Amino acid sequence: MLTEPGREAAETELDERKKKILQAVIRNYLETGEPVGSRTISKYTDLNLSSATIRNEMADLEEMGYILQPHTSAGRIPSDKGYRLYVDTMMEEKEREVVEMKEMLVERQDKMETLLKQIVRVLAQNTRYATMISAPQTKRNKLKFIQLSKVEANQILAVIVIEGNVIKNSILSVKEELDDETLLKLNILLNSHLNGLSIDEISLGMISVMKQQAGIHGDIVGDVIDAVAEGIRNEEDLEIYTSGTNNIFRYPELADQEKASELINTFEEKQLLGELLQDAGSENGNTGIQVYIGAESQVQSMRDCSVVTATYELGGGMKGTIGIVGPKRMDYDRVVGTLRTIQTQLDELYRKDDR
Amino acid sequence: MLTEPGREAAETELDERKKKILQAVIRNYLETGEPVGSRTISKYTDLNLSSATIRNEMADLEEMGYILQPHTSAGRIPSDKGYRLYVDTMMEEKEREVVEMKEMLVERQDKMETLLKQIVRVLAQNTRYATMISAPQTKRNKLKFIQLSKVEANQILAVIVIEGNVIKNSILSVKEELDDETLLKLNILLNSHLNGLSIDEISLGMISVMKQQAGIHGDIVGDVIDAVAEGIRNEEDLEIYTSGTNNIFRYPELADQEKASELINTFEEKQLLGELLQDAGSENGNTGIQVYIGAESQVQSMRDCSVVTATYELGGGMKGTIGIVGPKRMDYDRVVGTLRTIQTQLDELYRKDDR
DNA sequence: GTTAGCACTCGTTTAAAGAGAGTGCTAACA
DNA sequence: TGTTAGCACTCTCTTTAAACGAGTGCTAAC
Repeated sequence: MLTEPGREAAETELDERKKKILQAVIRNYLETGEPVGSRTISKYTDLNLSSATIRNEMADLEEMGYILQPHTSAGRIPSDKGYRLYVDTMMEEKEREVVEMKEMLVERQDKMETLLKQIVRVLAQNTRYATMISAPQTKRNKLKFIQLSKVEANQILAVIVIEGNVIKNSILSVKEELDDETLLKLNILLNSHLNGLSIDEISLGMISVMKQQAGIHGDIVGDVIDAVAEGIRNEEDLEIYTSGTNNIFRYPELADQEKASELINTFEEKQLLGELLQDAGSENGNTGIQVYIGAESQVQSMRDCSVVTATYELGGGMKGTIGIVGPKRMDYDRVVGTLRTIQTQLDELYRKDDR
Repeated sequence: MLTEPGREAAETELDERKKKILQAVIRNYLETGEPVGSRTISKYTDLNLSSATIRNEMADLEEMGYILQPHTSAGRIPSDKGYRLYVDTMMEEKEREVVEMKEMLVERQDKMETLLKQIVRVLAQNTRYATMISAPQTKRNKLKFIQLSKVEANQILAVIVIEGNVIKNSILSVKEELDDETLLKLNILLNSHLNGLSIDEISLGMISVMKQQAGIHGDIVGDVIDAVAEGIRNEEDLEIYTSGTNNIFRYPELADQEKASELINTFEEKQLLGELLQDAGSENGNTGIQVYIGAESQVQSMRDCSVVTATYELGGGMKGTIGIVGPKRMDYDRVVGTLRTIQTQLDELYRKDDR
């Protein structure tokens, strides 16, 4: 193939007309999922150009890597690079209503868990993609408060309250029955030493001092500290909720057995989702919304998917991430708009009711 | 078609040879998933009969409804009735090792949740079917113990312990700060009135008496009671964990898009699984193991599946149900054996460590 | 009662033909 | 010089037909 010097295809910038054509190709492909041909574009746009002209332009766009042909003599589909340009510069966020969402969020939510489950659920129904959400987390979990109480003759209930009012319970067995006074003393001992500390700040030395002070009840102190450590650690590993996994069957390009099986496994295992969401949470652009196209997300099973994530904040540094997984030809405009709406609503929810 | 009087096909009981042939058909079909022909059976069994004879017998079995032909001139596959007979009278439980299971269960399990998640997981890996488990439940949840403590100036932590040492937490906001003495009084008031009662036994009259006694803090009493009610109610609706959903793709008869999508949805929603497991728990034969073939399970999306359930007991009337979902040609012998093993192991686990 | 043999059925595989959508290129045009 | 009409060509998808093969039911012989 000859390459003339200075020909258009070698330019790095796209001129206005090419942009319009690329946009038309992408828009059309998002809708139909079929490769789009020159004739379609010729009618679809307001450029008033014949299909032949469009063909020339499309050949250029292909050479530049923005679109590609599944096979000779088929229409064009966007490449990852094309999607990327679209998402970065051409997308027009559609303000989404998410009517149901508003209603649902208004309902009294005592449990964070229920709230999160509702969010992913409504989101999946609304967008018709697979959705996931990670529970909000503080960066450093500090112990706020410990309370021991007697449940039965030889059983002690340890309630552990962590920064952000996260509560963990643990039941400890003790050999000899403790009277109320001893329990009170232990409570004071534990709280005076441990409150306000993170897991890294509790030193072995500190523990042995406490055990000494507790005398014959030293082993209980040990058990409680174990429980604290476990409670905090559990809180530190991500809790993730998913919904609408079976939406992937709506999109033929994801629905074949092998891909579907892998994807569903990823959603069930949640392990990889956690990493994905966590990465997204830390990359976190200025708006808190990130788009990963194809291989950009690092998750093998999602190489044919796009993932849109949004970090949300619930005040006090409590941050979580929402993710939407769909085909590459996902309706980015709508998804980003919807996520933005939810960000705002969660923000309002927190302000109104900062329990 | 002529029907001669007294011909074999009209008999209600299967003679020994027919039984053997039916069993061979089923066994073979369980393995291969392909319709099985007369020639295969002729070689497979020790009957030393020619394919022609087998053909005659198979025609009889078909007329009696134990097997059927997907189409003329194909081999035979078992009908639901055939499976049923097999499960009821011909199955030979295979004692299964479940080696991994034993190791995993030995690990220290503080949280019921973790234990259950591990069980379904190992079970799914072992059987290569989709699995589910419902958390153990007591029939009547009684309140054992309430503890209020101050977390912050205007926040009270209510810890609610239910029979079976299930613990619920709730954070309540209060308008005015409470001193330690008031808190102690409230604790005594609540515990003396409510301990040992189930949700139905807490009457409106009782509540108003308590509110009166609490004086200006009556509204806190109300809040606590709400929290108690919610805690118990939450405990009463089934928690269900699933694993290995994507195993359904291993079986072509379940893997087509429509069926797979429905099944996956059922597993994600968990609603229907709950009903299924609950029904199974109450039907509960003498061994605690139930087999539902095809439409027997009432769940629409599982009409092409079989479900094997096992109830397990963790002492103190704490009962839960495990379920395994696979194709109708599931390896019943192995599945039932595996479930039996797990029943036993859970039983031992409880005896050893009745925390 | 059992079995060999054979015609017949029906799903599956393979091959070929045809249709259709879309392209690239050439030549003409404004 | 950019745009456009026209046309041959390519490649997938669908349709049609033919060949294949596993398995049956039936008949007649043992």
